[in-house]
Amino acid sequence: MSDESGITRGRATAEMVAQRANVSRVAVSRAFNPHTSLKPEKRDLILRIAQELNYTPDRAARALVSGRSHLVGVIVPDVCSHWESQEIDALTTALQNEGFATLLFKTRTDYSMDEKLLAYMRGFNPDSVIAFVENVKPTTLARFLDRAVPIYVHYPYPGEADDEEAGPLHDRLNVLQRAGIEQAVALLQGYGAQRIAYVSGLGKSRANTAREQMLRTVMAERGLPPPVIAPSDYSYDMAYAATLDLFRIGQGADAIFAANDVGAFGVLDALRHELGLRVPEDVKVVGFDDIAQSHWKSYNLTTVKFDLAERVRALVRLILRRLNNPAAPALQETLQTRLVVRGTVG
Amino acid sequence: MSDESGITRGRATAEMVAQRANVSRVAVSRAFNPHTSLKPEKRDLILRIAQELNYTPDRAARALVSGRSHLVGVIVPDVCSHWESQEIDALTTALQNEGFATLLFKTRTDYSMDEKLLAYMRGFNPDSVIAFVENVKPTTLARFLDRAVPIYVHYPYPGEADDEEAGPLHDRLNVLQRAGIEQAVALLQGYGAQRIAYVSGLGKSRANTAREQMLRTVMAERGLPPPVIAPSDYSYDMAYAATLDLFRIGQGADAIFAANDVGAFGVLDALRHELGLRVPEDVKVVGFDDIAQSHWKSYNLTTVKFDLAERVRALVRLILRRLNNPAAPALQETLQTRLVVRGTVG
DNA sequence: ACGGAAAATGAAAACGTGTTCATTCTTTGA
DNA sequence: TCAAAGAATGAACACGTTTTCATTTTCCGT
Repeated sequence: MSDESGITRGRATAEMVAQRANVSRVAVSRAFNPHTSLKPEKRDLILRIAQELNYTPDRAARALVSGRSHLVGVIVPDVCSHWESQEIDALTTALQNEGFATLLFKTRTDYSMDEKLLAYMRGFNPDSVIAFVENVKPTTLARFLDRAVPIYVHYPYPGEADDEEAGPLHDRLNVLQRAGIEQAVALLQGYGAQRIAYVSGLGKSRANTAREQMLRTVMAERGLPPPVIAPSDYSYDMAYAATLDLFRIGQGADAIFAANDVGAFGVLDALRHELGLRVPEDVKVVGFDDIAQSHWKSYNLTTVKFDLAERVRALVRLILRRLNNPAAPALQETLQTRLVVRGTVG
Repeated sequence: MSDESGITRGRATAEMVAQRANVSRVAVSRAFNPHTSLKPEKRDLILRIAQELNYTPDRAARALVSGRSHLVGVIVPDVCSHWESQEIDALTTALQNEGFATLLFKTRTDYSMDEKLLAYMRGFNPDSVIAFVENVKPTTLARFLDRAVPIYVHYPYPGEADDEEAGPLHDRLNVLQRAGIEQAVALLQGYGAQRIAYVSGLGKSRANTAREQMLRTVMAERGLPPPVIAPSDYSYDMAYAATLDLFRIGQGADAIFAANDVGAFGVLDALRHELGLRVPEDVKVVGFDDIAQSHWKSYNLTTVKFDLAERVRALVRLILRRLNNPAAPALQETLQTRLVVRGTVG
């Protein structure tokens, strides 16, 4: 009752709202938490006054007592990689709709995990963590996260998805690459391709090795000779250089699989602008991801598509289900792939 | 002394560390805060035991009492826009080095500001906020941030930067576009370009209108007719369509300025793959930003460069200076632009 | 009108830390 | 050797919320 001027310096607190509404401070807390019993008209009054005073519950205080920070940590080596940035974008939107905020952390770009970063991140107390970093065992991650449960994006090797084993130990999203790769190889073979090269991603990355093995397996099944491996690291520049090597030092190829779309762009530019080859007449090219840039006219890339929206939905489902039931057995989601046919095979 | 097994469920607390080290809880707090008086050997002991117990101070609790969340909010319409993603990447790295974490929020893509989002974000108590959203008055932003001070990226209109006026009201980064645009126009004019078109960014955006006005001013100063405006929205697809309109419905042009690099890619692809024109022989093209993709062989774009690293350093400087002295008068930083010459003008 | 169940309410405790303040220990200078 | 200054220390408080628990009020069926 002391200060009638609406302007109070600093942030409004539940106490102020309570005082103004002639209710207890607890009632204010209840007004902001849906599943509590509070007379509707009282709740309305409180919410109205809260809006007047520009009050929102302090999430730090809330986190302290409820054990929920409503923060989701995202660890990523390169925010500006095309696929990553598109996934972060969709993920942030989806999480925001569920009342969570995205906490971004950058780690070394060699796809290894930094224990110092993990300890640092843990200080912020995320409810959950999504790691784009590969080759980090979930158990390592878990050691640094008390309440948070890490979510693992898993790329099964050929055959691995078939045997159910004892079930996974950690929540994970299984990305099944076989379908898309089979379609791509069938298409290439249909156009008469025989010598297929693979411009790889970063050698140590699980996504890459699983991709390469799956390609090798599928090609063997269809009676094709094993692919020539051109080592690269997912980047445009390395893929560009690897393609030059493949044709100038190596034996060349009549079709090239790139480990990701950006790499495929490098392959295309090297073929067309440096080697003077035509795509798809002389060499056919297939990418991985189907990022937004792949339909651009200069590339118009045929590629194995991961459905981004579907993937994000699956991740968010995993997070929410785990948070609702921390003691549940390991959860699992599955994501399929398929070929998107554009102009670089034909 | 009760539990000798190192495994205690849940998170370690300062109390546990204190007990194990035979010191008071306050000492533990001091061990983690550099500028407090604590016997060195005691500090070492505490830090060692903390590491053993995997202890880190809880930032939520710390924020509650110290008023510093060590969170920096970043509001962005599109994480996956090329420039934005590259800036977020660099910003996250720089902030991380200073002990801050990046809190990502996505707003509507029409570059307007959503009050509900602001209220939502405020709940997380960021120490500072960087808004990529344009056309939001800093005062509006400030109303929703108690402790946090918004940082405004400002694109002065022609002449505006010259008069010092009474100084700015809010912390801001001034991006001076004149130098780069002057170099670009001079180069185009040197190659004989007369009819210059501008494929715009999103009409309402301040960056875009300032860019357009600056181009108009510079061209007038050099005796060129005013540019033809082809309305677009920073996207590849719209720039592509706008270019087709320009040549099929409009009068065409012998040089095109695109409001950003991605737009310039759309322009290039439309010219080459749909209109059958050669670049730079028939039409010259200049972009804005100098994103990483601009040196790719398919585009090899001549463009006005904003120095990303410099820009991020300036932003971080602004944040830290403001946090160190909340009462300081409005701070200001300045960023220059310059032309990067590649293959689309010549 | 009555008893019992359900809903509504507020006081007090809890969350894990930084900060203030008074006290104790150590060092310094003459 | 002594006083004074400075460093080191811990008890108590503060931060803003949710949760627990006991109490009061309201509602319902008989």
